[in-house]
Amino acid sequence: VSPRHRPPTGSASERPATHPSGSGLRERRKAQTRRTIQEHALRLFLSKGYDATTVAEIASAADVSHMTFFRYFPSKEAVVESDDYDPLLVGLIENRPSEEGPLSALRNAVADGLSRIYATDRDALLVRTRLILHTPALRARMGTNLVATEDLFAAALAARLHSDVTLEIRVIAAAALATLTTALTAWVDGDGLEDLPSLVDDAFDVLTHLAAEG
Amino acid sequence: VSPRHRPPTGSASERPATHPSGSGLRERRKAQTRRTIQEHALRLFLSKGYDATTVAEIASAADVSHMTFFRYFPSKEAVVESDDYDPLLVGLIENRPSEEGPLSALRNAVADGLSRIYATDRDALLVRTRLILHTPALRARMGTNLVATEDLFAAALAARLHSDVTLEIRVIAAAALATLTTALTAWVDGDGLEDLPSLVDDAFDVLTHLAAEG
Amino acid sequence: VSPRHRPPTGSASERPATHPSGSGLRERRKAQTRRTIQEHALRLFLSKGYDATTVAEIASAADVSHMTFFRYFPSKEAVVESDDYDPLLVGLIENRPSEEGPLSALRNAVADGLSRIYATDRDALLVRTRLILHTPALRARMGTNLVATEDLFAAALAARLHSDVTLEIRVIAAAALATLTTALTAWVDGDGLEDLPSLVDDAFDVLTHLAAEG
Amino acid sequence: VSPRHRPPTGSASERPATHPSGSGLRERRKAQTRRTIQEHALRLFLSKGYDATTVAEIASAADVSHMTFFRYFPSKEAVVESDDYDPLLVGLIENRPSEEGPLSALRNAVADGLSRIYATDRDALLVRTRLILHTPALRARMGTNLVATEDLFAAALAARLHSDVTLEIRVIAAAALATLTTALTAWVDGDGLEDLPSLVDDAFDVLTHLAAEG
DNA sequence: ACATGCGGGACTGCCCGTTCAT
DNA sequence: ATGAACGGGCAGTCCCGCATGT
Repeated sequence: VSPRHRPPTGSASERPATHPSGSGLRERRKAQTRRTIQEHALRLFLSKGYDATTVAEIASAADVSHMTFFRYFPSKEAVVESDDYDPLLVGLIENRPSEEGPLSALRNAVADGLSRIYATDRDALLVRTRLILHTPALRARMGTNLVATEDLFAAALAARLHSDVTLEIRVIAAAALATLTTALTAWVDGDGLEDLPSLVDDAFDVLTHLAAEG
Repeated sequence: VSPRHRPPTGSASERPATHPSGSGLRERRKAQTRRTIQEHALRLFLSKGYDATTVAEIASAADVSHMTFFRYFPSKEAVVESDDYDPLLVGLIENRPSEEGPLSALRNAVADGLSRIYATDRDALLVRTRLILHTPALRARMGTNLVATEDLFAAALAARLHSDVTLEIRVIAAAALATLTTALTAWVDGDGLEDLPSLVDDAFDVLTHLAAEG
Repeated sequence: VSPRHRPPTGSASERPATHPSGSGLRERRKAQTRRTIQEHALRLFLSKGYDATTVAEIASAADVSHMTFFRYFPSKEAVVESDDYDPLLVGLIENRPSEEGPLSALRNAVADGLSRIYATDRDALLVRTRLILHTPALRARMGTNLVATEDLFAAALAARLHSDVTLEIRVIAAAALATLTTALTAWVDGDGLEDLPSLVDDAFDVLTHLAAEG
Repeated sequence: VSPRHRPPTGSASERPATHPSGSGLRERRKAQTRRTIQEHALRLFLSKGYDATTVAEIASAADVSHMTFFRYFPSKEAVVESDDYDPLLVGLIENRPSEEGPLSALRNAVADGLSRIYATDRDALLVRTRLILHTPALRARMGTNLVATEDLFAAALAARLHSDVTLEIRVIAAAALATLTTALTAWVDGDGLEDLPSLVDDAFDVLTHLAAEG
């Protein structure tokens, strides 16, 4: 969650409007390079540890120059943190039926988005989350990233309600994100043996029943 | 919230067994020194900025040696992060009447603890929170500290229920802490003009009514 | 011992379902490529030294691209460390007759596996072990790899006993692996002139008679 | 286990023979400085993580210069690895009654030495061991350090037997050290809640009964 | 007075991240 | 878009001037 760097897809003005995103040969090559770099990086982090792996090694493994690495990722940390989940989730939140309350919309959007991610990127998600939780340098940045994601969620909820970002909306976004993070933490603590969507579902059950339980 | 450093309370052998912790002259002097250092540090941070203030300046302002500073705080960051709120809150959580549910216990303990803190340390709390939120080096450490506090809250709730730390307990602790943090952030963003206990109360109202709002 | 990288066996969709793993033409070609790269790498390491040999040289000697090298090995170190002995040994341990005690099963599995390896890969094993013991960058990684192998051994023993991984099982696995490593070290120190299976046998004799010797 | 750096106590030849080690004011001050540096370093490693802590911070916390740090410890890693246990244990091994077999002598010496260490340095030992096992940079060096300790143990056993260092002696030393390491690992995995001497005792019980269990 | 440890500043080498020229 | 060169930070080293215990 929370990518802070738009990869070189060409700025919106250059991209011919006739082609949907990801069609051009160049774009596909770039996405491929990006994936290649990330895969090699995660494999090396897993094998040697995050700090012990240098950017030069990653670049050499992915057969690109030191510089090209930084063209695709603004920092070494970003290669672990980077995903495209935030815009996906924001889109899902905004497209939820308008009769759903804020928390239901958030929960359903997260469940929906996560099931897609889980189906295709399960292993990468596990490795990345484990690294983020176990590496001091990354865990430190997590706080900042979560705040950014929280702001996005709050803004998406406010848009649904045609409202400003109130304290109420911020609390809902913060609580939901804390719930999601708790489920993710439990998942990696169990070495990924449990089913993440179920954990997330259980966690949100707790949240939605808070009033009753008191 | 979340001190990670036990100040020099004197080893068990020095402490007179007849007096409960905190009574002896030595202990009071040490607590006084600690407070003095922290006050001077916050004053200097406020006037010169965090990064521009060196440990040597703080020590000389508090009229102690560089070494004594580090006997009370493990690092320059700790002087801002360190407070005794965690044990206070944990104690309040555990002493809530046993018929209260986990969230009610947490909310009431936080409201109670915060009203005490607010009455005596309002200005220091505002300065410290503002520094933590606005100083990169401190904001980075915030994530780790929040996780530690969350674990303490979860453990306190588990103790109340004579239970292990389950996913449910962790979700409640995480959501409550996220709620508290949201209120604190709103308070600082409003420059401390609003009433913090009211903000916290409003925020917890949102959390406890989540099921209804959906 | 202890490969940490699954070579490209082809994704599930490419592999013809009719053939068990290892039979298809593609798989055989890939295993062949992998072996070719490793052989050229070891030859170059032996003649020029590990550090003085670059990945580019290995790739060009094996007549593959730089990128292909990293598709088969995650790093330059892995080309020395990587072998398929761990799964072989784990399989042998689990298939030992169930009346054998843990240490006997381990010892017999190791003796069996090693005699096969020794018959076909003796020279490569000698070169690789010598490199690992004499190259600082590789010796450093040895510790981590041994821990991983130890965990696999312990898990295999636990599976045989339908038990959890207890302290007892871990001690047996650790002691057996230390014994094996000692024999390997003695073998390399004697420049491979002595017979490795005999050394291993002698070493395990010492281990199994520890109670008597006191 | 396994210190590699003698702090500046003055070499044995320079030190006036009339004074027992540690008598002069200078020596005591140096030992004190060394302890101070180590304590601050461990506290900072615990609070911020090993890699995120710089030598400059440690030095500043201990109120010494960057340079003085390196006078006392040859590297940042050494401040975690360094202890005086190896000579202690070697001495205990050599002074065991000569009728004890090699393994009994090793086991009793380790149990004896460990109980002393445990009584006075339990917390530091826990922190240091945890750091070594959980920090890639330190875990990597562990292998090398263990080999060095193993050689010392083997040499001490050989001296007791007025023998050369044979394969048998090396196997015994390696197995005993693997056993000790397994107990230490189990100890930190349990967060230090169990009793280390008991764990070590249990682990050696397994080792001495290997022949019977087979 | 002498020896020795300590601090300051500068230097190497490695690594992250950026800029510039092509 | 790539390569080469650069700035900044950190680990680790060296030399020299200074203070302190013996």
